[in-house]
This record gives sequence, C-alpha cells and structure tokens, in this order.
Amino acid sequence: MYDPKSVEEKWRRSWAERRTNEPDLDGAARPYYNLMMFPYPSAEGLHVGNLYAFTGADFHARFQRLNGQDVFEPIGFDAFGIHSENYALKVGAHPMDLIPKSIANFTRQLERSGIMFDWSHTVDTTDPDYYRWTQWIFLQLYHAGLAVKKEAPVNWCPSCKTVLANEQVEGGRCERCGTEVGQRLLSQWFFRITEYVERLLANLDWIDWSQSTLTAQRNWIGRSEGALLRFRLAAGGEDSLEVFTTRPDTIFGATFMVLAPEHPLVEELTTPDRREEVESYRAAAAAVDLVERRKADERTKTGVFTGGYAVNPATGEDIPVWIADYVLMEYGTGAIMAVPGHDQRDFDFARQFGLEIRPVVAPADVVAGAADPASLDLDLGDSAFVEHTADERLINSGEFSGQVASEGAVRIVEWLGREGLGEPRVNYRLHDWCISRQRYWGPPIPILYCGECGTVPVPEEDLPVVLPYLEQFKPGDDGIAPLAKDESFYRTTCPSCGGEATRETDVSDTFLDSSWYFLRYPSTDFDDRAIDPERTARWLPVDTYIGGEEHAVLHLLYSRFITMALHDLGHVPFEEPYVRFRKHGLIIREGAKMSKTKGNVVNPDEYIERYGADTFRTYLMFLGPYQEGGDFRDSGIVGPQRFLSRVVDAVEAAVAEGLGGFPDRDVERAVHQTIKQATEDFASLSFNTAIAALMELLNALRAAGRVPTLDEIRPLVIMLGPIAPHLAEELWEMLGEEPSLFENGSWPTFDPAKLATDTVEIPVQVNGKLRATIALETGASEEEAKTAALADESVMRHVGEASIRKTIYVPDRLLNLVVG
RNA sequence: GCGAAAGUGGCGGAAUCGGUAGACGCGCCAGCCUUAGGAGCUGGUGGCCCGAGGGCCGUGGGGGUUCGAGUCCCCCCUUUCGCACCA
Repeated sequence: MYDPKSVEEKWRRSWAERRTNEPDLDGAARPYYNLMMFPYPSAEGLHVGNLYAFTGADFHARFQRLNGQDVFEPIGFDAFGIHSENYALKVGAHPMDLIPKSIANFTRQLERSGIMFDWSHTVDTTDPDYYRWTQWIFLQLYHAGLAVKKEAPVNWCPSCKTVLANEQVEGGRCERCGTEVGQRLLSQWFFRITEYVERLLANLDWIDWSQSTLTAQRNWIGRSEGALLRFRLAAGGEDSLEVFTTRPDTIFGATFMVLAPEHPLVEELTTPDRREEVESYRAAAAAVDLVERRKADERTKTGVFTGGYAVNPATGEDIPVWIADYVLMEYGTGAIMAVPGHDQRDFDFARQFGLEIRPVVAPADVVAGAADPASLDLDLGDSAFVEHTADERLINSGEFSGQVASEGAVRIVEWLGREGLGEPRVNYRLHDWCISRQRYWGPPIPILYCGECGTVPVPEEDLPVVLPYLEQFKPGDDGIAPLAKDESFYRTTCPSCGGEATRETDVSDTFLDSSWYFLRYPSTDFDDRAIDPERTARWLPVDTYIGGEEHAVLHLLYSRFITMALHDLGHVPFEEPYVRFRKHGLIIREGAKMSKTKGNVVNPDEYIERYGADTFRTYLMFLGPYQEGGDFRDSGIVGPQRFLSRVVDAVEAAVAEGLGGFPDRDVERAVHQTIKQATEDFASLSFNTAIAALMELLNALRAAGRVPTLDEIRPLVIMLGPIAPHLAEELWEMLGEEPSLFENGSWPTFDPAKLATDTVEIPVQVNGKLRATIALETGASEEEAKTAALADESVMRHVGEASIRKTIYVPDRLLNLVVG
C-alpha cells in the first residue's frame, strides 16, 4: 500500500535533519553547481510552470548527485520590480508587507515539491543585505566608467503624468487610464554593455548552450558590417550628415536622405518656408509612443521635406533631406541615405512623395548585355531590386560601373575614405542598458548630487542606501519619482565636501538584481563581501543552468555582461557565468495556453495534496520532452500514479520473498538495457523516455505475475531516485539499505556483455517490403540469413520464380532481397 | 517581413550516423477478481479489405534520391515562439 503523504513527510523531515541537501561549500571534493532561474514570488503562489522548470533541473541535480557529485542547488526570490509594485497598487497594499507573505507561501510550496534545495543559502533581492551588494556592483561599474548618465526617450502618460515601461503600453495607450502615450527625454543611468559587445558575441562560439538561445542572442546583438558615410550640407558649414549603411555600393543611387524626426540637424536644415510643417510633424512623431512607433505593420510611410539639401559624395549632386518616422534615432546615426532602387522602405517612400528612383545594381547577365553599364536604363517595376546574388554588378555608378557589387562596395569606401567622407563601420542593434527606473520598488541607485562636487558615488562603507518605507509609493501625479517626494531620503550631505547634497531618486532595473544572484548564493554566509573569492573559485562558474527561453536575451545577456565586467575588475576569475545552459520547454494545458483569464491554471498544491509530490513530479517530466514542453492533461497523471504504486508492490513482494541474484537471463538483460537507456536519457535531459524505460523494466520484472529478486529491483529503486525521491528513499530503506539514498546510493552501471543476446529477430524484406521476420543467431552470416529467409514460406511466395538480383544484409538488423 | 522550432493513432508522445513506424502512458474493448467499484490483475487496440491465409494503405501536401525514407534533398501548406521600418 502506497501512501505518499506519510512517506513524503517522513523523508522531508529526515533530509532536513540530516542536512542532506546542504553540501560542504568549503570542502566539497566534486562541486557541481546546478542552477535554475529564481522566481518572482507572485501573490498567487507558485505556478506550475515554475515547478516544471525546477523539477527538470532537480532531476538533473539528483542524477549528478547519485553519480558522485557534490551538488549545490540553491533557490531564491527575484522580488523587486514593477510587477510586484503594480500588484501592490492594485490590491491597495504595500510591497514591503506583501512580498514577505508571498515569499513565505512560495517557500512552503517549494518545500513540499521534493526539490533538493539548499535552504541555508537563499537570496531575496529586496533584502538590504542583498541589494547593498547590487548597489556595490553599480559602484564598481561606475568607477570603471561603465555606468554613465545620458538622456534617453521614455514612454510618458500625460494623464497619469508618469513614465511607463514598454510592457505598460498597450496599443499606444496607457494600460491604466487609456490615454495616448507619448515620449519624453529624461536623463538616465546606462551601463555601457556595448563596450563588451564583441566579446559577448565571440564567446557565443564556445559556450555550451541550447542552440536556439545562442541564435536569439546573436540576433539580439545584431552585428552588421557596413560603412559610415558623411554627406556635406549643400548650404555649407561645419556640420555634415553621417549615415550608417550596409550597402555603400549603392551610394550612386542615394537620391535623397531621411533623418529621424528627433535628429539634431533637423533644426539647421529646415528652411523658413518648411518650418511650420516640419515642426508639426516632429510634434506628431513625439506623440507616438516608442512601442507603437516600432510597429511596422501596414503603416504607410509618412514624412516631410525639410527644404534643406545635402551633397551626395559620390555623384556630387544636391539631394533633398527629408524627415520621416521610419528612420529611428536609436539605430545607427538616426539618419539614412535613401537608395529607393535597392531598399523597399526607401522605394515606398520615394513612390509616396515622387522622389527619384535610380537603379545602381543589376544582375550580371543584364549588365553583360548592356552597351554601357555607366548609363543603363533599368525598369524596376513595383518594387526595389533587393535580391542579392554573388555576381550582381554596379550600374550607373560612374567609374565603378560594371564592377561586382561586393567588390565595388570596398572600393567605394576606400575612395570616400581618401576624402574623409567615409570609413568601414560595424554597427549593432544592441544598445547600452538603461538601468534607471522612475519607480519605487527597486534598489536606490547609490549616487549623490552635490552643488560643489557634482555627481558623487555613495562610499562603499555607506551601503546599503536603504529603500525607505513610503506610504505613497505610487508613481507621482507630477512626474517625479516616488523617492523624490521623501525629503528625509533624498536630502543628505556630500561625503566629499560635507555640503548639502541630494540623492539620486531613481531605482535600478530588476534585471540588475538578477544579473548576479548566482554569484551570491555560495557567499551568502558573508556579510562583509559580495563574492567570496574561495567559495567562488570552488563553485563557479555554474555547471548547468536550466531556464526558460523567455530570458534568452535580456537576463542571460545582462548577467554575462556583469560577469565579464566583474572579471575585468578582478572580482571573479572567469568571464562566462554559465558553462552549460539548457532551455526547457513550455507547458500548456489540454492543448491551450494556461492563463488566469481562461481559468485553466494548474495549481500545484491541489495535485500534490491529492497525488503526492512524487507522482506530480513524475507526471510533469513524463508528459513530454523536457526541452520542448508538453501538454498537461489531468487524465494522464494516473499513469505515473499507478506506476509508482506498482513499484511499491514489486519491492514489497521482493522483500517478502527475500531472494537475490539474477535467475533469469532475459530479465538480467532487461536490467542492464534499462540502466544503459536511463543513463543516456538522464544525461541528455530526456526524462520522459527515461521514465518510460523504467516503466518498461518494471513490466518485465513483474511479467506474468513473477516476483523480482532484490538484486533485480535495487537498480530500479536507485534510478527512481531523481524521479520520485521520497518514494525511492523509502524503498531504499525497505531494501535494508542505510539512508539516505542520496548520500549512500550510487547510480548503477551496466555491463555491455550482459546486453548481448544469443538470437535476434530480424526483418526480411523483399523489394523493400516487409514480408517476414526470422530468428537468427547473433552475428549470423549473410549466407545463413539468406538460407533462413528462403526457408520462410511468406518470403518464398514473394520471391516466387524471380531471381535474386541483389541482397542487402545488415548483420543483426535486416535482410532485403531485391528480386526481379 | 526576418529568425527559430515543429507537424506521427482517439489523446500525450516514442523512434532521426536511412534499416520491423507507433516504445511508454492515457483512453477504449474483452476477460478475471469483487457484494460493489472512478480499485486491482490478464490480454487486445493505426486505418481499410478479406476467401482468415493474408493483402493494401499509412508519419501535413506534392515531387526527388535510395534496395529501403517519419528520418536526406527541392517546392508548398499549417502551427507555435521570438524579433519586428535595424538602414
């Protein structure tokens, strides 16, 4: 009789007493750091998606443990951020009161889940003992010149008079009041992640990560090679327009220029007669929020002519300068040379406003048939010519006409370079990381502003800058950050001159909290240092990190950057934090995405209460391939439940019978086969097939009412350890072994010799179609196989009178007779 | 639009150095046990045809390579996820 409740309670208590899950952080001989993404502790409690992620990571951890590793598996809470703050606002509570309750609830749920967390090393990002070190990291970056203040646009709700995160803007409107959102320029703190972009990119070539995650990071970084070109203004003067282009070969086709509406030279270029129109266009562009502005969709191109001209450095022609919102200030230089012949966006724009379209690239065969490539009329039809071929040629491009385009590009840049009008340039999509948040629920940025000394970092010994308990933490009616309303917080004295100073009132981004939490876990015992050198050297970098793909870019990229920066500053001895990263899949329910509005969210508590944590774990990992996710169907959970209960029956029967050894060769082979299969599956995180293999073994051990021997069933019990740890521990004890399984047990090994069989069943095909299966001695020769096959009635019937033209024989696998 | 992944029984899913498609589980069917069963045990279960010996079809669709294709190649369709006017 299997009673999960009592079994699980018994072993939960035993593990806590024995400190089974707390490795010796200073003395472990084979340290293995198994990390999972720490959760945001929502008030709703633990989501099954969290548990799915953690359970898979725990399967892996326990497998490593049984293989002799000293596994460190910590957990913590990512509790700062807009999410908590908004929830608190919604329910009319204070995050400082709410979060501890949520954490307590999460902890209770996690403790019942059977995951081998080391609860003596947890982290809570909202704890001053944690965020003092988050602030310390800010200071390290500040002193290294990697934290700088600059102006940047933010979303702004004119009704709520507050800054909004991109996620808070829905369809161009404020998610709270429905007012149209605009932009505002604000001075904010940035981390100069772009300084590290080449290293962040280069290391992707060797870190062992899920392929799709690597690709996502590469795309996010968005490296593109091209050139920076300078266009003088036709009106003369010092200023010139700089553009980034990946197609410098098309410069002869640049018939106009387009600037982002916010571009600083718009003012200078605009002629008096155009001023009114330009101003109103700029105002309209500023009224569209950042999110909406980027939604390409079906938006038709808009723009206005500034009245100004620039000089195309290749043709020497004056070309008109326009502004349009399809050019983004934050990419490249915020200005483009428009080549409507070879860029669809420019083409659309030129069509819209009747601007000249001049083709300058053509397929090689077209050029070959032309008399003079420097003067070639080409009809583009309804779209720009953008298809790239290796041999396409330049046309209508002066002395470069007729050259292969890719070579022409190099020549043209060289040519312009001699005039000081251009140079090769690599551009990135990645921007510096804005860490300022004009909100309440985050760590205050440790900076002071002094009338005498200017910007002053808070001295390390004054950390933490404690976030005060503010009754009114709501983002203000006046656009001022919540902390800016608390005089007792922001009024202070300057540590360098002793004069009056004010504190920075923005808090930092949650992603900063999570960018280093894994560095803290092993060092939580120390309150005089963030990262203990010895502990860090022993346990880091992380051996395996498992998490969701939704963090493929931001969190994983930011934490790589912070680690790299700390490495350069001498705080950690490695520059990549996660040796191995594996993404897990997403879990859906009954074929549909889980959501609160649909009311189909799985509440782990209910299932654990009803079936026990072991059954729930087993089902979560059985329902599909871990790295791809799966469909949680209530009807499916009884499978694992029956399986575990049959394991109990089998072990009880084996113990009652009390026999050892391997009396049955086929069963012994099945045991070895299963060990092989399960070992490989566990190593590759294929937990669903590992569980299936154990089910198969159990079926074999119990076939036709047989009772397994103790030796037959012991490996099964051990391999059940990572899957159903409480039950495996109970059965381990039942087998007379010394608890804990995870301290004393070791993963079984298989004997390749025991895998072999005397005979094999192989399929016989005639002309590729299966006609029979025959039993052969293992390793039988082709002749023997053929003889046996031809003795088979069904084979003979299909061979008939025809002669065998060809025989394909794969020993122990297949025989195919080709007749005709 | 770009990028990534994926389409297999009634269902969740196995099997990809090309070699017996459907492991394992759910469900379903039959039988056993039981006063009873939303319990347990045994066996069966891709579809169609059938003269009961077998035959044909079958991994989103269409072509191809091969003795042999779920697996490799080309074209198309669908779904999911990420990015999205990136110059």
